[in-house]
Amino acid sequence: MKRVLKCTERGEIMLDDRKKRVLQAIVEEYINTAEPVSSNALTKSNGLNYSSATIRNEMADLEKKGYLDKTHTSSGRIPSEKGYRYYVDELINDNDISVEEIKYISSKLETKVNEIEDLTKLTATTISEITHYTTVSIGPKNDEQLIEEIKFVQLGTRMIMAVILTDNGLVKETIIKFDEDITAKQVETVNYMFNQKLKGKPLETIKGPLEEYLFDEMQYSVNVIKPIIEQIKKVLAEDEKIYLEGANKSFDLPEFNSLEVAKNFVNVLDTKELMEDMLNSGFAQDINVYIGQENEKDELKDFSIVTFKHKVGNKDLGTIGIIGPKRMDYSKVISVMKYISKKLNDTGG
Amino acid sequence: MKRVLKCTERGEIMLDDRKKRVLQAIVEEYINTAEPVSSNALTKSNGLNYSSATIRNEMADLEKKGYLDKTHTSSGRIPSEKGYRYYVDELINDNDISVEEIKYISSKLETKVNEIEDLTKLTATTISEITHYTTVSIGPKNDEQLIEEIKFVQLGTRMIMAVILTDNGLVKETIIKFDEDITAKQVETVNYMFNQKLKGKPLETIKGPLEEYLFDEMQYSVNVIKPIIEQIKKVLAEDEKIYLEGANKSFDLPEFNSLEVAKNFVNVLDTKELMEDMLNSGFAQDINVYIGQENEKDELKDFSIVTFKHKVGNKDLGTIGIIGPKRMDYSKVISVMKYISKKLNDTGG
DNA sequence: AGTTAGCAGTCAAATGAAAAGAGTGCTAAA
DNA sequence: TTTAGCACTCTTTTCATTTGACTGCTAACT
Repeated sequence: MKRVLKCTERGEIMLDDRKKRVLQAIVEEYINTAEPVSSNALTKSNGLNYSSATIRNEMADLEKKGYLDKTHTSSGRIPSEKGYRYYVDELINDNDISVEEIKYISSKLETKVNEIEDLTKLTATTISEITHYTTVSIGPKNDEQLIEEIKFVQLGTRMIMAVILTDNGLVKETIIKFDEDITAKQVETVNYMFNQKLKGKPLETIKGPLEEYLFDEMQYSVNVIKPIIEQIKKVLAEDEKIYLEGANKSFDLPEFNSLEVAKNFVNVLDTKELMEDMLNSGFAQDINVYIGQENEKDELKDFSIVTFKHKVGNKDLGTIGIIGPKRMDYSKVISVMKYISKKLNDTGG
Repeated sequence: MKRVLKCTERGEIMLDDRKKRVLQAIVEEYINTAEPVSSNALTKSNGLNYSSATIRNEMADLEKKGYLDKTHTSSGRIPSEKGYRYYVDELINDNDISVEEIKYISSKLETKVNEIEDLTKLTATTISEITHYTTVSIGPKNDEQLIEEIKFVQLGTRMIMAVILTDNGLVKETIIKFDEDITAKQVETVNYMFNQKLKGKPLETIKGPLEEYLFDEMQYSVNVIKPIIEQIKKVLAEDEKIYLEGANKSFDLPEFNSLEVAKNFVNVLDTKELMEDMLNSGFAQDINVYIGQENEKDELKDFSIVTFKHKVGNKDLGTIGIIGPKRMDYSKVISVMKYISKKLNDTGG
């Protein structure tokens, strides 16, 4: 994944204070209205007590420096991607969250859930409800987890269920069907065998050549072991389930009046591969922001994505991504994520 | 759900043979091109060797009878909903399936799956791939099923997993967490107890007042039984998962160039309630067609929906729905569904 | 030096008139 | 019963014009 550098890391010339205020005002105004911002519109706003001509000069400067764009010669300004990046890195208010929102988040997070994935889903739903953006979420990456226990349960005469429990509480189960009857004795042997060999090992061990671990037993009862290994491998290799929340919300945004954008959006959400890439990017921080062309995939060039590694302590509980227009309310999104992250770690999940 | 009557059941005046051919040609041409069909366009087509003027007269008649519409005074004709209905009931070719398609379906259905829901999902995917429409699918309704076995498996010290197996092979599992340690003895007791009381009962028994069945034991160890009952009830009461396939395919159709339609479509797919209604309608036949306003919900008035009760023998395996424009290729859709249905029942699933 | 008023210049979006094109309905003849 | 022919209707496209919102620049002001 492309490493996104902070402005300061890129050695940008610092903007003076008034320029910062102008840039911030333009970004925020544009986030609110989705219309190019004119010099006149800014004269009234937050503490910018200058005439439109002065603002115009500042805007011309900011444009020359690459922070602003024009849609045509005589239009107002819109933030460039560099402008958004500067805003996110330097000007953002990461405590942009109201008392009502805090209450709402608290009440949602009090819901009792029994499985990790449900917690991630619940968090994603909450974020979507508060920010009104579309969220996607995925469970924890299973490669890093350790196998705590494997249980085999006989169901009927020709079916067993394998349940794998990992150290961070993930439970994975799958069903294995056989062509002949299975005895309780066989299930017990299998149970013993797998736990003996695999307990404490990382989950990805199973993806590798298990024969090393189970060679002797393979010989012993190949027609029982083989289907089990195959099925477990298959389940672990399977794509993670991706949960989507609030896809329709995006369609109320003005940028989705462009059919091309709308189509692109549906396409992205419908392409698992893209979603996975999106969620698996950004290992550096817990919250990562990708603006427009900062996204690796061309299909995402019109969107901004904020990913949020959902963890309690050091336990990875999954990743949540927000996808929206570049004109996303970064302050709100990041504030909500930070608050939830803090909340989860305070209460211990 | 609204009962959709066949034309003949409604006592329609029969159309003479040439009118049928004209109507069929118009419907099929419109399904292909999405453009209003002119009298001229039909003169060349399948066996209609009449001048455009003759066709025009027939078209005027069909319009007067309500089978055709015009978009404006001097436009070609498009089928009305009544026209589509007549086509579906009387003119359809339900063997509109090529050798390649048969091969493709066969190869897909040979994939080994271990769970019912996976088979339904696989079938839905296959249908979507062949017809290029969006499909939604849902697992079997669980109320009618009988409990074959309930297993409780201890995971760690404070967690057990309950696995419910039903007579038609559905497996439902859920995790229960406790605030105190659980002993193997307790799990065994619970196992015995639940099976004793619930084996052979319909699954919906669990949704009712279980206390009747388990009263004595409730007293015996309320802090073990209660969370179990609560969690199992919760899982069974949960909405069924709905799987969506090929949402992006619809966006290539010309009717989705209208933002209103596109938005409506995303809205429908994003609203679980609507999807469930859609899939749970139509108990009369295995294949049900709802055209435009025949759909109960207003949101679906611009779409046609074909639902397909997926079963082997009498076992309900779930329902698959196709959602597309009213100008849907009904022949292809219904042919594919019929073929798959036959195939599944021949091979026994 | 920094700020502001004023005005010319630019471009998108809205408006409107005109022409082109596709199809129908009707009539009269075959 | 079928068909050729023509007038009529309505959409779509095109082009020119107007309107209005901004900016950039210059010159004056603090």
